[in-house]
Formats: sequence, C-alpha cells, structure tokens
Amino acid sequence: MNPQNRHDRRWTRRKEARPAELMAAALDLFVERGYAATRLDDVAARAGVSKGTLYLYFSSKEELFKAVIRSGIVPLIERGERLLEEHQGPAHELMRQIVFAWWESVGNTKLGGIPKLMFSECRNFPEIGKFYYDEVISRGHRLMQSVLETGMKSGEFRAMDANYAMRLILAPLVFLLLWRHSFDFCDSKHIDADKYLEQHLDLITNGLVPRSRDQNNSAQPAKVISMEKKERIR
Amino acid sequence: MNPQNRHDRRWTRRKEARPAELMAAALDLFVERGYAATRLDDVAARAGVSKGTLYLYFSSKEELFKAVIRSGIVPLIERGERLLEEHQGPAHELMRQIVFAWWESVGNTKLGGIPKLMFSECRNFPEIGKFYYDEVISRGHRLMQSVLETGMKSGEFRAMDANYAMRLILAPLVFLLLWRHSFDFCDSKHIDADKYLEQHLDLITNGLVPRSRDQNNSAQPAKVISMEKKERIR
DNA sequence: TATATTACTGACCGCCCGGTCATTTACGCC
DNA sequence: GGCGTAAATGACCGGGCGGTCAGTAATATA
Repeated sequence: MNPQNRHDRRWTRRKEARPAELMAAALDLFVERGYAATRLDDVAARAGVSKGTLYLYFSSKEELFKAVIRSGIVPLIERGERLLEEHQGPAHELMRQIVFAWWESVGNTKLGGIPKLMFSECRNFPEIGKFYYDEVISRGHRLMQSVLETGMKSGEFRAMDANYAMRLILAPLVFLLLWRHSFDFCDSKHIDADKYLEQHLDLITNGLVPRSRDQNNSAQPAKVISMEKKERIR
Repeated sequence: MNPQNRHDRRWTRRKEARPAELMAAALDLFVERGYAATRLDDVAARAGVSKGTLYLYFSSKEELFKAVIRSGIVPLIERGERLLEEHQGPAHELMRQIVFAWWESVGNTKLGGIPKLMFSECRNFPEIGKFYYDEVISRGHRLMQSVLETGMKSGEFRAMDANYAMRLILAPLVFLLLWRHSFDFCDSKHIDADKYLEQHLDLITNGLVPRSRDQNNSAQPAKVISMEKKERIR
C-alpha cells in the first residue's frame, strides 16, 4: 500500500508532488547552466520523470522559468518585510539584522542563484524582469531606504540622499551573491561571507578615514557600532 | 579609385577591416542579447557581410566570443594601471581618479557591457572566465588594494583588511555597470552615475555616522574630502 | 476481476542555427 | 584586356532541443 513497496512498478502517480519537484530540478539546472543551456530533458530526468510529464504541468519552458522564479521569490521577500514591521530600536541594529538574515536565508541557500539568474536573463525576458523588479527589487529597495530614513531622522545617521545611500549599501550584498555564482571558482582566496558583511557594515557606518578620539556630542559612539558582535537573528 | 565610387559592386575586399567590424558587431549583439541568443547570421549582417565571411576570420562562435572579450579588455585594463604608476599624492585622490576614469572609459561606453557578459557567461565558458579573471579582475583588485594599502600606511585611512575593503569599494562600481545592463530599464528613477559615484566615495571615506565637529588631530579633515569637486582626469 | 479514468511515457516532428563548401566576384598584375 | 588569386557569398547540411501526442500502465471504483 505504501509507495515504498513498488517492487516492479515502472512509475507511480504523484500528481501533487510533481510540480514542486520539477521546479526544484529546474532551479538547480537554471542556476548551474543558465536558461538557454538548460535542456528540458535534463530537468525532467532530474525530477525523475519524462519530458512529456513536464508538459503536463508547465505549458512551456518560459512558463517553467517564471514558475521557478515566482515560487523561489515568495518566501524570500516576505522574511525581510516581516523584520521591518516588527523591529523597534536603533536603525543600525535593524540594518544589521536585515543584512545577516538576508544572507542566511538567501545568500547561503540555493535560492541565492536566482538573483544571478535574473541579472543574466532579465533582458531576454522583460516580462519576468519587470515582475522580479516589482515584487523583489523595489520592495527590497523600499525596505532599506526606510531603514536609512529612520536613522537619518533620529540623527543616528548623517543626512544624505537616502535613495543613493540605499543602493550603495545593497550593492555589495547583491554583488557578493553574483560573485559567488560566477567568478568565485576562479578566485584562489575565497571570501568569508561573514567577515565581508561585517566589514561592510563597519565601513559603511564609520568610513575609511579615522575618527577623532574625542567624540562626545553625537547620538552613539562609532567605535561601539563597529565591533559589537551581535548574536544573529533567528 | 577611392572605395566610395563602387557604383554597382556587390562587395569589396576589405581583409584588414573585417575582423574589427565583426567583433564590434558581435560585442553589440552579445551585450544586447547574451551569448546563446546571438545568431551568427545577425552578427555577420550587422557587420555588412555574410556568415561565410565571418568564418573566414573566426573559426567558431566561441572563438569570436573570446576575441571580442580579449580585444575589448586590452584598452580597458591598461588605462587603470597607467594611473597607478604615474600618481604621487594622497591615496583618496588617486582613488577618486581611478573611480571616475574607470566610469568614463568603461562604464559609459559600450565596453561596459563586457563585465555583464562575463558575469553571465563565465560559468559556461570557464576558460574565458579564467582568462578574464586573470587579465582583468585580479589586476583591478591588485590596483585598488595597493591604493588602500598606501593610504593605510600613511595613516590617511584606518587599518583594516585591505583585501575585503578593496572588494567592498569595487562592488558598488561594478554593480552599477551590471545594473545599467540589466534592471535599469525597469527602474523609473534612473541613477545619475556621477552622483552615485560621488556619494559612494563620500560614504566610503566618511561613513554613515556623523563625525564630531572638533577633529584637529588627524592627517586630513574628512569634511574636505567629501565635498571637494575635483576636475575629472583626462 | 472488470472497467473507466488519468498520470505518465517516449518516440516523433520540425525548426533553428552553428558550421561547410562549391561557386562567384573583386582586384592586383602584366 | 586577360589571368590568377583570394575575398566573399549563400545555399545547404545535420544535430539538438522545444514541443506534441498516441499509446500505456497505474489506480480508483464497484
């Protein structure tokens, strides 16, 4: 009765499980080889079915691609926004939380391949590109920008154009992801992500130029910010 | 006699000019559509020849791709290294020069498409990826890293891991390029590159956190660094 | 066990595009 | 002008892969 004892069965009906398995296989291969170089025969084979079955659930290669992106994105974006809603406290702390939460839930998982995929393919699939931009990028932008604006309003951060600052802060994060999925294999000295992120936060908050020893007027001392080793969220 | 009066000639012999024209056409299309989606018929047509002619000068699509990358890279990398050799003065000034020189000679030209191309395709062509890494990326890394180390040694910059700092400084630059060639078309508010770079330098040197008013001990005042509007090199 | 239903298969199709080559055409040379 | 060379052409080939569908085997029902 249970699906294990299939002795000589050539295949079993698993209507519910197929789509997820196909999308997982497709994500792997899309990330590994890119959209164009991925053959649907291979996707089907990796999912343990035939190509015909794939077409029972997805009407075309492009539809499969969209589904992969969509389903991969949903969990990805929600986590970030939840953090913003809940948090109350200094802005730099929230920034820290977001950065490391993002890395752990996206950067370090196979989901991390999606941004690379989107950067590579968004010009060939403008519709998906727009979708990704609207559903992920612009939301991520808004998230980080509001963190910055909060910090500026409270005097914790200097006043500056929050739109540009937001981009400058996010750029190294996304870039790390892209690097991991492209040139990292060439690089003899692999990057330690934690150290990279840590130093990014330090650099962005304190700058390259040394600070004068006597700072007693500002809201919070920079030294403290740079070196504290917060326990990671979750 | 001059090549203009070709009245009814169907084509002319231009053995010398063909390779460059073909590579220029290929660069355009590779950047626009990606490697896989670019058809050699189109490349040839854009260069004003037939596909057969293309194969007179390049033995395969991959060879054409390599040639495009190689020839596009040569002028790109040399300029940067020349700057390092020649410059004598404060490190932040050299950094500034490099950043804007790079943007003007690469970011703003069609050459700017090459990094995007390489990020997208380096996994599919590891050989070219390695080549690009060795000839461009690692050289660029070394360049920026030595700028930083110079500044640290002189006390102009804080002491920190120069390898990571280098990556954090370069990331927003390259990211701007990638953005321009991917999602920019989705973005309603287009980024002003000059402002972006300016703010990047400011942020990286001074940090987000406001500095105390009274800083009279350090080598050079941060305020001066952030706002000076240097004339661009070249 | 017999029958109806449907998830799944895999052989097949046709187009697209990288790559070839016999032929044509420009051009240097005498 | 005639000839030899080689630059350039464009029709053609063939493999690969997205997409199809008639058939098959698992399962639900009774």
